[in-house]
Amino acid sequence: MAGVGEGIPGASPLGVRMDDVAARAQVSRATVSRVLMGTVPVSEKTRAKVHAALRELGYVPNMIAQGLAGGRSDLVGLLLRGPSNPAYGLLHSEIQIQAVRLGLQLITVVPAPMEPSEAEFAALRRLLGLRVGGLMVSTGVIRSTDLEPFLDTVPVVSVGRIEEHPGIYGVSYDEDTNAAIVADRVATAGHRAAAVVITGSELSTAEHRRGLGMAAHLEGRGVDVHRLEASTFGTHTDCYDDVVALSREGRATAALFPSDIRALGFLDHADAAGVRVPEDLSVTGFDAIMPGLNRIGLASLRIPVARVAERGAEVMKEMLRDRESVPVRHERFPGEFVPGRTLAAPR
Amino acid sequence: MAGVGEGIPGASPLGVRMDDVAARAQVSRATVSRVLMGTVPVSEKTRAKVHAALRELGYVPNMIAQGLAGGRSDLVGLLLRGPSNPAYGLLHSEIQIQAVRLGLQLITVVPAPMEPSEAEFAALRRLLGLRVGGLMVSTGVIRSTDLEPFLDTVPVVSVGRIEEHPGIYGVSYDEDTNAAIVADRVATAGHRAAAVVITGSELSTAEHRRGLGMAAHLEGRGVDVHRLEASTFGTHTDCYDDVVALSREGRATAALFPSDIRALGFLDHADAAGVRVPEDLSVTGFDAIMPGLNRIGLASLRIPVARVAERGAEVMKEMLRDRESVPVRHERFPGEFVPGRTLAAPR
DNA sequence: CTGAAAGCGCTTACAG
DNA sequence: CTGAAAGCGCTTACAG
Repeated sequence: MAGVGEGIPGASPLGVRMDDVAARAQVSRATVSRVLMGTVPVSEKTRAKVHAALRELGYVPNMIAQGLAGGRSDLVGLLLRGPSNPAYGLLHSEIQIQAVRLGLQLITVVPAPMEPSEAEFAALRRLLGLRVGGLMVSTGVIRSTDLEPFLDTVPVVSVGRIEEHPGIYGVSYDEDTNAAIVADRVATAGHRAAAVVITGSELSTAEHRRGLGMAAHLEGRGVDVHRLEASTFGTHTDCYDDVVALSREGRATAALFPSDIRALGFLDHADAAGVRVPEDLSVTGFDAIMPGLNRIGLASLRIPVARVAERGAEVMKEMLRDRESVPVRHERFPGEFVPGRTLAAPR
Repeated sequence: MAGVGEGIPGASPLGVRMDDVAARAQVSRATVSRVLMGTVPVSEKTRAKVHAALRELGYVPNMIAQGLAGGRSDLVGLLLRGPSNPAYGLLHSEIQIQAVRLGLQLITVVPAPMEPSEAEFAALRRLLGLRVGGLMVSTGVIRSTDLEPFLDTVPVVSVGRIEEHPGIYGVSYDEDTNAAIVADRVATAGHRAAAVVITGSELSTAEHRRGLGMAAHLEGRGVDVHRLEASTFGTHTDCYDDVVALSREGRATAALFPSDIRALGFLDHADAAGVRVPEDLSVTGFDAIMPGLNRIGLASLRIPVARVAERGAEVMKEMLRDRESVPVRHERFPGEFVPGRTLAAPR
């Protein structure tokens, strides 16, 4: 009655094989396959019979068998990073949206958040084991050299992560320019001494680079910079105390964080410690993708998530069509500064 | 030199088959398979030879072939909903984390955000086509009846969505209790007339239910309720104007939104319209999972995302081990109220 | 403990 | 336009 799976009472559609469909339609298995593939002309009459059988049995093609027989799947594997930063969640979503728009069949794998590079490698093998037709990598920690052995078999594009490998197409944020933009704003606001939080590169290459970039650029503008190493991923308090101390000692009038999450955590910490923002200390974040940021008033740098996701999916699609026609490049998209009341002139 | 793929110069590890490994180790293919599976005892000496060959050739097992031959994969399919609401992004992440912790191999598919139920059904077929060993459904829109034909073949647990189907295990938020909690707070604060935004059920069953629940509960406490239908998903302005109007006319002193996203959008709208929160109008949200919410001061209801994700993964794991031992239940976890300055007594 | 062989459910030349 | 048959890369009884 339901319109699905009514052909074989009690049997799940998942148990129906192509042979069952063929028998029902009174044609050969090859013909059913051809109707499904749509690559070879099939007579109208036959096709109708097959479609009827398909519907009656509620047939769900076994993609596993299709993949084995067909040699290669049209699935695109997407290797994502963990959930620590909302910016990745958004990128993830955007990539999915763009992929669907372009007709790519996406299969996603997210490594465990702990033991980063280990888990990512395992996730990579899982995807490769599925013999995906293409691979999009959007996680910051895995080494490009881990991808190397697979480059001549499967097209790889890394999205939203800093890619420097000459054999891997990269579409990402222009972290250097972005860092420079933030640094310029801070310097222009009149700050002459600033604390810059630099995330360890093993935790996030993007954040690491942002930190380095902001520090270097500030110094280029003659600002006195204190670099603070952030060891744990996500929110944490260790270097928050250092920032507070620098502020109290008058050795920093601004604190630059490599992500909004870290900056938000600090704002709470500052409240508790009695440090006023921006009167005592200006604060900037990075990412600017979370809803409600405007209400918090955090000055930040908005990364072009949608643009990067879109371009990444486009490149993947092109490579799938004709690998050779796509020379490897490293594209970088700059973001835009988002003003906020947490950044003001030093008093 | 690299330690990977050095065995066959120029050949990708993805081109290496089990037969290649067997030849190199001078054993049969069956033996290599046994070493890999680890289910049958293999002599220490043989195992060593196989492992050496495995490493030298950089062999990556073809999971497609494994799946076909083995009959069933140990992959668990996760069907997610689109990105419109950050609460789902977090749930998604948490499920992944818990799944990894329990040793489940997760494969995720996200339907296109447009044409909801259609896209979700396609995504479902993609997962089923992969013949996953289990299915976790975390998207609000797909009909349980669409899942029905597959229930006796593959265990299904729906996570974070309202599940009422007697054949599908459900682990979700206790939306009714949560709605009651929010309504109680609003009523207790002294409000006697409130606007409740109710999302269309075709957009989000969860939000729909929250809205209905809040409205009913308020009325139960004698509050005069104005129900406003929200038609588009995510942020939108149509019913915002209605809320503003109700406030100005003195017909509502509080507005209850079924998600923080909607509430945040309204706060901006209220600012622009000159409606003061909470002086003119109290506002509440729902979800309370985004970072920085405390700084915004939005009163909301925190849903127990981690707990639901954990429990969902646990149930899946149990069902995978022994389907029969797990009687279908519908578990619901209540959340907790998060106070904020947007909720105050009516003036 | 190990090997030869059948079979998983498809696709795709190869013949008609 | 259609069918019979080989083969995709594995796992797993079935015999030793």
